Amino acid sequence: MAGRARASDVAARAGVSVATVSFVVNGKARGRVSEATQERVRAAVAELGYVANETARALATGRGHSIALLAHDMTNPFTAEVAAGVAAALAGRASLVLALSTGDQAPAFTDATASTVDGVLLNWPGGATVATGTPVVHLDDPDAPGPGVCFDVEAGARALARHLLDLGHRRVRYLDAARPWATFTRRRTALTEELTRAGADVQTERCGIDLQVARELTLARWDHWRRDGVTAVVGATDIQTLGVLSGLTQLGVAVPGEVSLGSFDDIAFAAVAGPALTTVRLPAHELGRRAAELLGELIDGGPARGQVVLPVGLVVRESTGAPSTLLG
Amino acid sequence: MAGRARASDVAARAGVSVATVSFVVNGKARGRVSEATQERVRAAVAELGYVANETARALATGRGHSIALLAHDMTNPFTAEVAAGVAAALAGRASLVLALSTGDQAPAFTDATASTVDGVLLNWPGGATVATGTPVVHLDDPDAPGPGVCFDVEAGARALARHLLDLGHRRVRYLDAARPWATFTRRRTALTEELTRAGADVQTERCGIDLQVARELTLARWDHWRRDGVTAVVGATDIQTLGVLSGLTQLGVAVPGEVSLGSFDDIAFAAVAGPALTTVRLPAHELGRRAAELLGELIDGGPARGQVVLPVGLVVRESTGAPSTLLG
DNA sequence: CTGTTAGCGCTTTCAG
DNA sequence: CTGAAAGCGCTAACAG
Repeated sequence: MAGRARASDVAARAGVSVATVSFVVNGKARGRVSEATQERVRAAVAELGYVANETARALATGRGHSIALLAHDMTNPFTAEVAAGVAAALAGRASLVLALSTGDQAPAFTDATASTVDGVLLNWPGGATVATGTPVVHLDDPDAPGPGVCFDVEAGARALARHLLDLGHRRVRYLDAARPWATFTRRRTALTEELTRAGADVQTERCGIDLQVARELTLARWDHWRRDGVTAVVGATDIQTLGVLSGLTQLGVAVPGEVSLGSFDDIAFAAVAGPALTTVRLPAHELGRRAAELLGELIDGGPARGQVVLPVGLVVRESTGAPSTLLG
Repeated sequence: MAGRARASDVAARAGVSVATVSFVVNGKARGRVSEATQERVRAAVAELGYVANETARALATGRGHSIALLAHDMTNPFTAEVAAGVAAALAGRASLVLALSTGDQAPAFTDATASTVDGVLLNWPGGATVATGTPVVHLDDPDAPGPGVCFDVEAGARALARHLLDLGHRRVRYLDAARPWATFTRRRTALTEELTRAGADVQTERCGIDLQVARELTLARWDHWRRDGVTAVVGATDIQTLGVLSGLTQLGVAVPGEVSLGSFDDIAFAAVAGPALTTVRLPAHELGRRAAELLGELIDGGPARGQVVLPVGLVVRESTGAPSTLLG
């Protein structure tokens, strides 16, 4: 029976009209309904276990109290952390509908589900079309027009570059993500600039954001890298770098003895890898939280402010060290 | 203007009634609406970019075309994989609302959002109350009443036990998950039984499902374990075992030289760890997919069948080996 | 202070 | 073959 009682049932039980029920249930009874009546309504609500049908409310008010998160690969702990941040910000005040993408396609976000949500959190740069008029907040997409939350990846890239430079590295290989997203372009550009400005050499290779793919790439390319005198490899994401580490370990290459490893994200696994990864920490949880808050303001009619850029920091751990003098 | 057109707009443009529009849009026009009229309606739909408001449809039909997934810690790649499986099964035909839990609380699933979905996928054993009448499918909860999809964790535990026994291990430490969930009880019980039956000794310790927590525990307990003559440690989940591996690596303990490591799940990281983890593979993606399919049938009025149990398999990799003879 | 009433946008009988 | 009309359950003017 739970969940079945309707407002009219409550009204009948309390001897009032549905309008009155609606007012007290929505806390809009102040100065409109007498205390005594309110009490009677509340009692009826409790007895019947009444809960307003959210679908009907949505139709009547135009507010569904739910937002969508369009993302790619929730299997990447980084994305999962973003989702956790979003969920934390929502805290039960709204529900989260997840639209995940498969392969290289944009997330499955049908127009039907679009008509259900109040706004969308877009973590899929470039792709997905969202009906104009729907509030949208872009995540980790610095080039996106309109409101968004992103990271200062360039500052992070430069810090990582300087760290490598200070250690004495002069030949680094950058593993870019095989996706044309602004966040990745910026990581690469900033890292490359900082490194080349100091006279170091950086070559880029593209690699899918996948443990095994990065691992295979490393197995296939290591000989080449070594002959090139590469002393440090930087991945665009921890996932890739962890894959590289796996390949290197399998090949018996010492890290950071023979090669240093650096990357971006700081997912939980980065800290427990052997060796633990030196990485640019991008606060994923906060990204999700802030984005959800921003979207909430937008939905409530707030002004459409621009991008909020979150500060990042370099976390130096064990995967970076001085380059082997044997190769100097 | 996109997303704003209503059925009445389409009706006006096509010179028909909203009823007719509804019929052709929903593919129920066969034998009710002439081909010519249908064509006119379709043209109007295309010109106006009409998409039915899902909320209104939901109110009218009682079907929201969306289901909820109540889960804990999407940050665990295992859970993320389950979600991916669910999303794959839905394939845009329904939307997925995510209810995540924070800490030890049941997932945030308010009655309001409950009234929005057609059914729920429950991946939170024991806890969450879902209104009776709402179709529910339990995930990875073998003791759950009613429909569900779970793993044959006992067979997996026994296979792992035999593998350890064959290698020569006689003293193992089991790191149970600090959650009173049936799936974990079964893993522990089956492993313990199989091991003790062969005369081996197993001691259990409880540990949160968290990389750092497992790592700290290992750092604190290793001396004790070693003095006890432990030659193998089995974690209830890969996350825990990966944490143990991290602690052991930090302590300079060789794996599998000094201790062998085994666990359950087979998340992607298990395969790239150094050494790669020997683990009982629980097909998470399939769990999600099957559960979503089952829920779909239930929602469509199908019979409530019992638990579907998915077969599991032991994946032997590098973290297990013969126990050190020095400790024999 | 409280009830009546007109929608929200769509589906679906029921007449015609 | 097509349209009028009655809801789905709730909200929010507007009267009283």
